[in-house]
Amino acid sequence: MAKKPHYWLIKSEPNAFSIDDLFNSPDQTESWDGVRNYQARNMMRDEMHLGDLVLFYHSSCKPPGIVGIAEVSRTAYPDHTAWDPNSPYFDAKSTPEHPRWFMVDIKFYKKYSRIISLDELKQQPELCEMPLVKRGSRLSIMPVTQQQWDIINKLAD
DNA sequence: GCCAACGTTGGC
DNA sequence: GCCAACGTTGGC
Repeated sequence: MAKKPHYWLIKSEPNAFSIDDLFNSPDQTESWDGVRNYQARNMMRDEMHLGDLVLFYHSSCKPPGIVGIAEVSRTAYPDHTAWDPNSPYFDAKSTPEHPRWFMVDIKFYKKYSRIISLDELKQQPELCEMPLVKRGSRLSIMPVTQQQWDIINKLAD
């Protein structure tokens, strides 16, 4: 059985929530709510451990890329925004008794001195297996291998 | 703003 | 349970 990943990558639109927003959050911590994709949910709920490190990726901006690192500070618990009719993430099929969606808390860990752009990531042959660099990949949460982690952090130095 | 990719929905 | 239609993501 393969070793469970302890590194991750999450996407966020900086217009909505950037790594600076995370830095400025109370206790530099924010709940990662609004995930409404089963594959992403399952990884978050079943495989994210306390202390796992997470690459913070800015999407839908110029340029898209990895801007820093966050840390999982609380493991999965029900995403209550699914129960709020006024929330954009409302889902009538999720109830407190049978929650369908989950979230974790992440805490600011570090911000890179520069953005590692998607373009630069694509130029690394060793990163070609990352879902991120593949055409049409829409996964908002994905595992990152130790090797990929090391390469990316070396680029950030 | 375009559109390819792909996940979800719903009729049958 | 198939699959066409639809909606969303996200780079360009």
